[in-house]
Amino acid sequence: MRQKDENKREAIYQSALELITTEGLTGASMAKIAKKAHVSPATIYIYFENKEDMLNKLYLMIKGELSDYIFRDYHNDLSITEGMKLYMKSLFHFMVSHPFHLSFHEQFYNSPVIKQEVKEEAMAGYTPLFNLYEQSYREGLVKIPLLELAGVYLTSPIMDLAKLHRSGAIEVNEEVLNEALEMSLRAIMG
Amino acid sequence: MRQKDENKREAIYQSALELITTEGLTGASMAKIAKKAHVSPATIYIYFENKEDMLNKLYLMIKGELSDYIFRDYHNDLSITEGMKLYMKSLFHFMVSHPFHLSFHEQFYNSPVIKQEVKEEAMAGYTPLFNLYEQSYREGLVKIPLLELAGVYLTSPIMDLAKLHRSGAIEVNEEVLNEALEMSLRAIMG
Amino acid sequence: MRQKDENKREAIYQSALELITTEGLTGASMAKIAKKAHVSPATIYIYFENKEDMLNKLYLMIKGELSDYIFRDYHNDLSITEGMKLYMKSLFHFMVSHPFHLSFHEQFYNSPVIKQEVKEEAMAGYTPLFNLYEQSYREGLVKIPLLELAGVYLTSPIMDLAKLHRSGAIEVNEEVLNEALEMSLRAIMG
Amino acid sequence: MRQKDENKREAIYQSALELITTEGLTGASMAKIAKKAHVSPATIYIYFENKEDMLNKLYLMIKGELSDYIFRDYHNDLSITEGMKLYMKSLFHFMVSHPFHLSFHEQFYNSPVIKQEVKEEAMAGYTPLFNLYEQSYREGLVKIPLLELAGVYLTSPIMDLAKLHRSGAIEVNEEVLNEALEMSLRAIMG
DNA sequence: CATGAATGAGCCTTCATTCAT
DNA sequence: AATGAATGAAGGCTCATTCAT
Repeated sequence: MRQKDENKREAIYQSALELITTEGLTGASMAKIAKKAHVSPATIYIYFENKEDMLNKLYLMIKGELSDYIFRDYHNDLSITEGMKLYMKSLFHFMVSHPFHLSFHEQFYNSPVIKQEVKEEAMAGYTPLFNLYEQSYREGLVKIPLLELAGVYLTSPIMDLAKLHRSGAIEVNEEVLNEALEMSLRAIMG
Repeated sequence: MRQKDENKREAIYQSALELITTEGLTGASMAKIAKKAHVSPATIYIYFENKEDMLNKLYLMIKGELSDYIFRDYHNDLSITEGMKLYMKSLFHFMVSHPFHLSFHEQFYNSPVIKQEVKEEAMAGYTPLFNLYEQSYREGLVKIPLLELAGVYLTSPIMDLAKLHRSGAIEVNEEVLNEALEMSLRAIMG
Repeated sequence: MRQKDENKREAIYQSALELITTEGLTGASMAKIAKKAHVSPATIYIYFENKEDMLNKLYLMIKGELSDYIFRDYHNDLSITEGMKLYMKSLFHFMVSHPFHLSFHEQFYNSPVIKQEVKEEAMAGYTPLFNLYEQSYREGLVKIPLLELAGVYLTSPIMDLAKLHRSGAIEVNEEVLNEALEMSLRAIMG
Repeated sequence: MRQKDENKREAIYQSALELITTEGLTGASMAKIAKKAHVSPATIYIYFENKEDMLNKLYLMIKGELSDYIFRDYHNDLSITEGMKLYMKSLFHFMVSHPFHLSFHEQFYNSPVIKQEVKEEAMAGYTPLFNLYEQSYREGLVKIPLLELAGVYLTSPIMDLAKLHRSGAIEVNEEVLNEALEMSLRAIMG
């Protein structure tokens, strides 16, 4: 018996990702994904239960790639300031250098297609950062007690800047990005 | 000759809005929208050219309602601080009290379905605020020269807080909201 | 009470005729016909019972115009040879100078849309010619007893030549036409 | 993997053919054709690109069956007289014994649905006859130099006689048919 | 495991026709 | 008489999924 071919799974992921970002969810039919991946439609159902399952797993994979990227240079000796800056910088550079991931993220972050539990599972990768933040709050280094509120100011503006950069509306160079980092830090640290 | 019935147009808008937010764009078929609006599918095509046209006009209407709401209490004597606070507060309360609009906005803000020109048309409602900001920058009252960057810190966190509130992840009461307003002001005003 | 406006009926006929010939029966919807005639779809139903009725009456009108044209120069002193030549020449020139009528005729001559009784009614205009032929047969001037068989050789080749001429496949000038007339006469008169 | 089932393709052809002849092009919807062929509408699109493609291929198939039939008994030793008679007789008998083909032919011979290139491709089957005719003209055996003109007198009257026979307007028995053959030969050979 | 064939349900849109003014 | 609004049915076609090899 042959084994499941990870190249095929990967080709399906990649084809789905590209089609969704170029043609939107509506234009990404299973038939088109299959054709782009040089695979039969039926083959997709060997690797995934159905379309919803495929999209959720794709979401998880992309979120995993993102957290891998962010934690590449992370280590436990980072100060809270360094940690937050590293997070924001990595998030921005990842999104700018992975336009498909950015598009996918914006289409699915609020989509009813992605199940709640999957979103939560994707959050698990960020535990070290959460721990660092809460430790820092107890030490009085940051001003905002509510983790989620701080998280919003670390994430939302960065994502939106990446989108603005991609669309060409403004050029977010290192200078602008650094200004944004300072703004977020100001917001959170007082 | 019968007159066009504006109640019908309104019913179509409302049905589309609700279906999109509950079932996503994919699930909001013209047939379902028609049925929910107690109207024939063919009738939709009297009011709109096609589905894309309907969605764009719906987008425009919703954006209009939002800017109407935001500028309800706006007047030209507001200070920049007051102006920014009013904008953020109105944005938050509108979104929290109009859950369909919030869902619609998050599904379409980055969707390729909405045409660029329509997005730009929707921005036109905010000119007074833009002018106030740029005037304030020239007077040294705000720190960030880039209007778009300031706009990001005024908008993105508020939208995301509204989503977090709706989802139940955190309860964004007046206290939390006020804290967020201060965070944004700190970010922008230094 | 207003009277039915013959200009409107005429405009409807003309629009239907043109649409059918340019876009085929499938493309000639009542809505398109109405728009082209600068009339409401509902107005068409004042002048005609339904689409089928309209098409049948259009068929009758066109056939009438054709027989009017053919019998313009007809008179009772014509010899059988002259009569047949006049018929064929008129048929050819009418079709070549009325391309819409030609197209319409070829689409509807064998269509199940046109009712049998209507086709028969349209034949009534040709009685003088039929009488002349049968009289001539009794006098031994023509060889073929079967009127329908003679009719076929007078009509089918001429219609097909008109189509070939219109399509540009061959140029049917007076010389070629005259040769065709002789061929038909040879066939019929021996 | 399943193989394409040629019985299905054949069933689709047959159903389309019958529906078109009984209900006309307008009445022959893809859904009706599918149902008559005991096949899903989607299946038709496995065998054909779209409706237009299906009709063109059906046209080609029918024209092929016709030329196969006509050239069944054809051989290179036939005289021009024999060749023309064989052609006309075969054409007539094929049409009379294949009423669906006759109906289809008359509806599509002049239809804009059939593409020019397809019509030309269908003509290719008759080359031997064309060659024979032109050879005979050079030998002085036939009087008409224009191949298309001769072709018209060999084809149009026969087709129309088949239609008259089918409709019951006249009974075209062997005697009548033979008379027609003589008429066409007289027309062409002088 | 892998496939192309096959499918019923559903897609968006337009149809011929009628309604209400 | 004339109209634009309104409609249920149907149009061609594609969908996510399963079948049979």
